Amino acid sequence: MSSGEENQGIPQQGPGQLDLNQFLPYRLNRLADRISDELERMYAQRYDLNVAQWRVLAWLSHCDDLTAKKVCTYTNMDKARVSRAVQALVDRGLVTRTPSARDQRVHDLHLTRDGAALLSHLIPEAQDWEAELVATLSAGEYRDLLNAMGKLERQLERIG
Amino acid sequence: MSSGEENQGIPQQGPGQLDLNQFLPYRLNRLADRISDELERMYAQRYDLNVAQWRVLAWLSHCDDLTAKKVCTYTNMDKARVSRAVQALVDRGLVTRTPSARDQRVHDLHLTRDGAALLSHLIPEAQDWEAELVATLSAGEYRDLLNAMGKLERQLERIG
DNA sequence: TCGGTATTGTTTCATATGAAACTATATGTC
DNA sequence: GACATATAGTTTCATATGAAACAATACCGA
Repeated sequence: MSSGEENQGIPQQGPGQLDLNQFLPYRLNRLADRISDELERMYAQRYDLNVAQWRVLAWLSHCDDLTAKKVCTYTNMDKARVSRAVQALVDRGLVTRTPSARDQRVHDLHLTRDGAALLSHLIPEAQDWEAELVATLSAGEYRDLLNAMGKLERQLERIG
Repeated sequence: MSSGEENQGIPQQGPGQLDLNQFLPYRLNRLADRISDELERMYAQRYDLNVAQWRVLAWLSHCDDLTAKKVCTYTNMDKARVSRAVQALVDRGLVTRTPSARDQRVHDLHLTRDGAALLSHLIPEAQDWEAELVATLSAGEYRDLLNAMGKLERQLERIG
């Protein structure tokens, strides 16, 4: 049931109807979901990480001064979800969480040595996989794609 | 906390680290999620539909010969999720589900008059919203975007 | 025709999620 | 300082989800 087969039922566009394949939100979601599924399998199988945990680690990899709140802002994830992800990472010894000296409500997050070691394996794998994914795009197409996505994000903030 | 503010903590890229903002899976997911959140709010507030239900209706709007299996294939949704979405739509009188004459395992799905009426409101709204979203893209940029996404989907099938 | 296998769709069950309640700390006003 | 309000993060609870078990039907080969 791979692409190309079994398309007898796929219709043409008609008036007053919605061709989902031309509808950007649908297309974007389907693509993002499929990519996410693939990566999730990689994180889960090899490193026993879910998406939320991976995102926290990835932000920690290049942001040494992080709090749960910042993760929420950057990743658009719910604070409960972030709280649980951080808890799991702390339990596994990949991350430390210490109350901030300035504000006791805030907890500073840092990678442990183990966390950094894990990332030193995972990040290149993720980058290799991404490189394979975008291998069919030219450098210009890739740049234009990120560019168009940036425009859409900014437009979202405007009309949201 | 709109864009531009509060970026003190957002770091620059360093060696051996992952800049999520340049990492396509992350960017794609974030964009798709935000778009999805907006549309979901629209479906939910005005029509009391969740995403799965909306997708079933949208496919029904231009595909008069549909089954749960086909919806699964087209939308990449789990069959349990589709089953529940269809059940909810049938309960609301928006969709009929009748066993196929040829194969009793299969159930043919069709829009009711009410379902078609609902879509005749919802689809233009969704299209208007999309038009506003992509208003900052030129026609060429929009075409290139869909094109690049198509390439990525085909590449995914190859490397998945 | 019968027995084995495949397929469609539903249901069960365990888990992940977000909304809201809650705790603890900070800030601002009088 | 005391009270009201705001914020960071956790926990509780209700719901959505997917994996797997299941039921019903179809197909296929002897």
